[in-house]
Amino acid sequence: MASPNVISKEKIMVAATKMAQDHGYGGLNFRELAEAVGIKPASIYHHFPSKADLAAAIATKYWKDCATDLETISSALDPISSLKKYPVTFRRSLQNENRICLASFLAAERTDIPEKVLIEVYKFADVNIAWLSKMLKASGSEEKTCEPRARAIFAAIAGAQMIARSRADIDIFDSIVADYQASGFLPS
Amino acid sequence: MASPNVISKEKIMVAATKMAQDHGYGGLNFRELAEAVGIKPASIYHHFPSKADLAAAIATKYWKDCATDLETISSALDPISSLKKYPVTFRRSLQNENRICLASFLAAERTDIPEKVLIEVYKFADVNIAWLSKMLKASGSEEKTCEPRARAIFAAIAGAQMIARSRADIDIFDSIVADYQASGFLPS
DNA sequence: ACAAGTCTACCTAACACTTGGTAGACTTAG
DNA sequence: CTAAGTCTACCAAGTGTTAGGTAGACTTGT
Repeated sequence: MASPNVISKEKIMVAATKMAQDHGYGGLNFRELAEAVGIKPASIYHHFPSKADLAAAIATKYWKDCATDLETISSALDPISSLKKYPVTFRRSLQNENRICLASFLAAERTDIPEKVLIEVYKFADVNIAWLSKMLKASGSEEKTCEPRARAIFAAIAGAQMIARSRADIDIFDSIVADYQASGFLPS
Repeated sequence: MASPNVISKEKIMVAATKMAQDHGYGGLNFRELAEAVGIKPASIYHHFPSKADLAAAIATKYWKDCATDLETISSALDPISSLKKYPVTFRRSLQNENRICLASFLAAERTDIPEKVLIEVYKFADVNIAWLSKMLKASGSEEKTCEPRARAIFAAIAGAQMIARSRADIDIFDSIVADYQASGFLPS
């Protein structure tokens, strides 16, 4: 049996993730995607049975990669330092050609996205909130307040990323995060 | 001169605003819009020269209505009470069939939206931040911190709205806002 | 007063184009 | 040879938009 070519499949996923972070599910189209990868649109169907499946696949990889990143942070640093570093994961998307996280597009497109994609993008939020909650608890917060606070931090950082992206200005993200810290909402 | 029928034009704008808040600029299409209004797609061109112009028109009305709402609040209440009431304006969109503010879609679709629409949606953010800044200053905050804090509050509330919408659960919005208040980030 | 002209508001029908998706043939490496 | 991987060549459905026409209400000159 011929060894499967994993290169194209991966190239498709990388390019599709970028496109989805820049234009959303609706803006993700096979012609531009194929061009970015260097193949013809029809060839994508050899690797993914449908657009929905492709999107679900990149969404899955997305939250799994995120989980790994967060684990890397919290296994190297104490809880408070980890929390301080949390905004960096969102900052990276902006640095990477002003893109935003898939979860933000979810809010915008939720009524127009296939369910199997929606489910995977939910998990991104779940992973983030669970990690934040764990860090808060480990840093001595009252157990009851951890999950609500985690959700609030997630919302606030996602909002900051959104506003910064809308102006294509990463300084706005930094400024907002700095204010969250100055107000004591985030540890500084 | 025959008196212009302002009813259809207004019906188009109301329906288009709802559609844009639910599906974004890309998801706003003339067939569904015309059906919602009760006319044929081509007839929309009698009132608006293009989709971009229609979108710009509703975006303009959007930030002007918002400015009026905020003025109503701050002229009836003291600055601190006004700030406390601020989240309500965002809550209304969620109550209205889980829609979000146009500015949030802007972040998602910014690279795919006509410039004339983009400009108008920017003004929505400007109006909000200017009002928040004014309230903060009037309530005794240091002048230098007002605008950064105003932007942070705007981002945080928009983020809360986004996360709540993604789950179609208005309780999440309330919970996040409550946490912003509990942490002292928002006045309570 | 009344016909001629003008304007509003909408229609039907088609336009050029883009979308996701399919069928089947070709190429190439093991 | 065989299967993976890619191709060419389509298609049906949907997009914003345009052209040209119609019914009826208003305005105007005589």
